Amino acid sequence: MRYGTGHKETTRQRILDAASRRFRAEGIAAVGVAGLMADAGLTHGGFYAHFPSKEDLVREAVADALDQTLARMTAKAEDGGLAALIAAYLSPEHRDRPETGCAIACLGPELTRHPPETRDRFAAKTEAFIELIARHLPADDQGTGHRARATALLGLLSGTLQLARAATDAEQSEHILAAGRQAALAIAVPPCNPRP
Amino acid sequence: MRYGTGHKETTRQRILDAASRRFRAEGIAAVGVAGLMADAGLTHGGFYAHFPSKEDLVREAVADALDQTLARMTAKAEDGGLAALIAAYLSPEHRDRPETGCAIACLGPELTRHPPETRDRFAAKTEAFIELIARHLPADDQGTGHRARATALLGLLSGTLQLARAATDAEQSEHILAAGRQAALAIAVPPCNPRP
DNA sequence: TGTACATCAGTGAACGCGCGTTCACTGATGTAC
DNA sequence: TGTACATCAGTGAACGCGCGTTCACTGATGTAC
Repeated sequence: MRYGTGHKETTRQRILDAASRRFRAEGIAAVGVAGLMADAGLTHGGFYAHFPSKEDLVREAVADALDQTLARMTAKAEDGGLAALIAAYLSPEHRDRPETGCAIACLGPELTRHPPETRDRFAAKTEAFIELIARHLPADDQGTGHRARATALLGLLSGTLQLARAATDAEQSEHILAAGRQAALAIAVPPCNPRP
Repeated sequence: MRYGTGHKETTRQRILDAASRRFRAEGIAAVGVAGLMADAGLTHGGFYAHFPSKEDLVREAVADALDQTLARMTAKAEDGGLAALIAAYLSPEHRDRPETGCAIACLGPELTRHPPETRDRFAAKTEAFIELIARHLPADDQGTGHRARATALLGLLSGTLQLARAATDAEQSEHILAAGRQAALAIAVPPCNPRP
């Protein structure tokens, strides 16, 4: 059958959305092309009309996922500063919804084992996240320390979210999130020089 | 053929060591039972004389890996305090050798998607790591803040190591490690109250 | 001491299954005449 | 306006392959007599 203008683009986006969610929820290796196409209401053979390979889909889906997270976190920071970004990132809601959450925390280690093109794309988005944080850090010292604090902050956020997800005790998981928020706020303001 | 006393135990350990290394280097899903047995110099059929299933091996191998890391980090901390532990964890050597490094950073997100028994075992070892850090935190405040700082420190260490491994630019990767070390030291000492 | 037998770690073929990828085909629609 | 044809998103069978797991078998050694 022949379809109207924009139909193919819509289908492509449907595949991409399914991939973006399921990769984050289940890991890349655990999600197959056939299952993904079934999610999009299609059969597996049609996949290669949209993407040259699964690895190409991985690149696109991860970039899309991180763009969504970057947009959400940018909004939070613009509304309530870094404190709001931190509260959102280390919230129970984010912990409980990996499929719509930060891909760095869900897929970072797995993506490190992927081919260079995929890694480069992922590294660039991680860079963008660090820059977003740096942009909202109080301007108290020179540029260098600024960037370092932003980098450590992202490491703390992502690492702590993973620990909170790994915990099998609910109360313990809450304590991990709270500990991360507290330490993140301490990094966000310059040491021994609280915000005015 | 029949083998001497301890032979089976030796073989089991050989399988476990191969699994512990390769899971960390390649991810659990990417490593097959047959390949692991070949690494240990055996054929795949014999695997089930040693472990009831691949999932049982995962549990044992991850626990072994973390015990090794805990032992190494305990030694560092006893020698040079938390500063030595931080320097070792966020060192280029640790970054470049995931196969002998911390399993939390290599496999945390993947293990979160494993069955409850595996998750519980992993969570218990993570707990032990937090306790190790807490034990070496300067005793300046009450117990609660202590534990929270140790938790955040582990999140920062693991998350930052992942970012350093994900970076595809060597210089950028060094900056990430340095940023993590600096922020970790700041968490290790109480805010606005430097160590005497 | 010499022979017959039991043990059991390890072998390798086979099981059903899902993977990523290829490809000849379908058939409703848009376009050309 | 009516007919013939080209387009191309999507179909579904098939490819070789590796997965985790099972199982009848092997054969060197320890043990019993």
